[in-house]
Amino acid sequence: MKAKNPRDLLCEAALRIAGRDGLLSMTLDNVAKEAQVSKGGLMYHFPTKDDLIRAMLEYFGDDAEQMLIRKMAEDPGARFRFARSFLSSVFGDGEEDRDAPDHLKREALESMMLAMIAAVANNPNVIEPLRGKVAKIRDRVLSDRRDGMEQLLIWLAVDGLMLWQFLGLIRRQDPLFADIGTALKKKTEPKKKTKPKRPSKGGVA
Amino acid sequence: MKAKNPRDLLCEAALRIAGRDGLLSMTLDNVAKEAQVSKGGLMYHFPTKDDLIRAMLEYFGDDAEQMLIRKMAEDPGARFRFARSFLSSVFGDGEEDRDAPDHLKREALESMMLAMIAAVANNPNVIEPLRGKVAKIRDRVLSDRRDGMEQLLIWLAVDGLMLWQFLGLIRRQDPLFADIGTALKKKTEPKKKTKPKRPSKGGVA
DNA sequence: GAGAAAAAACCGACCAGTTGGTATAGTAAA
DNA sequence: TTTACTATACCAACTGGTCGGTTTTTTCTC
Repeated sequence: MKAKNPRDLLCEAALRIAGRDGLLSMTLDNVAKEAQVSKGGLMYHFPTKDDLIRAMLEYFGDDAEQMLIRKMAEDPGARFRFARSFLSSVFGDGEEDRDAPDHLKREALESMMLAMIAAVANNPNVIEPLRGKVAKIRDRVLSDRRDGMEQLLIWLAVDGLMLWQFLGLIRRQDPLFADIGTALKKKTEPKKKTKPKRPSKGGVA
Repeated sequence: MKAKNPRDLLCEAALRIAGRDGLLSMTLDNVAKEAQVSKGGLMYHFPTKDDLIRAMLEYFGDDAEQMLIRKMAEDPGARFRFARSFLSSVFGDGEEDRDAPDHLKREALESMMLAMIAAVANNPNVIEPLRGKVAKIRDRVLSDRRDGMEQLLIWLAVDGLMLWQFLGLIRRQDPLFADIGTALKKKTEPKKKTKPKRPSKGGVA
């Protein structure tokens, strides 16, 4: 359903190793082994390690981007749309896809972050193309005079959370993880004093 | 002025390499060379690479911790003291040490972050001791019922910024870097308007 | 459709250089 | 004598990468 062609499989294997065994274990031999492919097979698809990493960046980057684009398209709100969509793609929607498996995978951003760290660790130059891309999104977010900076701060906080996760300072299943998501989401809600926590109260539905 | 004993010199050399040449270049040979020490000398102080990394974590961790403690002691305020001190140690105090060199080094947190990333990259287990330490600080911050979560979010945003810096998505000298600092600091100020432009809009919260 | 040819996909032994780490002989000072 | 190194040689394991060969799939021909 998600990935079948060997390139994607290789990218996923590489990321799995990086996350599980540490970035230094993300060697060509290990990646090939993890993907159950011979080293020659790997090298056929990616002549150099940089090529592998570039492919990872693209693969997981597109994943995260697609996710964000979809969320933004779904969002009917006007203000804080970026931040809300961003948060929704990381923490889920709280109700709807609480049990939905992961064709909408919440780890998309997490994966891309790890891919980027792995990339920089191997070769700082390889993310160059991504830099411009991120800068563009960032500028568009900031172009919103009202909430631009506030949304950027939310973005940064999430990225900080991703860093914590990478460092093992927090795990997705920790209650705090969800609490942080809730707190951030609250910032994207229309300015109200009342907390619309539980709508299941009145007869209105 | 700051460090004289060879262990500290070695730690600094290792970090310098990690930052300048990438994590993969942080090899024992390179570190020894950078510190102008023979490899034997390095191995005398740190029998294994993990020992080196543990020392780095301790060295830069203590650095950042000291910095934070001092800032907090200096801060007369009551609310948001942690976040304010934290921000001040990263972005400076805006006026005072704008030209002060760096015996108060603003890169302290940055350095520790890099050390932690390097540590995890080499061996995910090596940060274990730090985990507890961070958790303790985090819990103390969160124990503040009023502003705990808000301060944690500020912390996370700064860490996100550090990650961006590591990834080359932003540089310290970029105007945006300072802007983010300013925006975050504003959140730690005593209750005023979030937006100084619109004077009134009803209740505040 | 059968079968040959060609191209694409893949294997795994091999290579030169590097890695973390060891060993050892010597030196300078406290 | 102990501590704190320098300098160098060395090691097995591993690194990214090459290469000749094999299998599988597609394409072409009849």
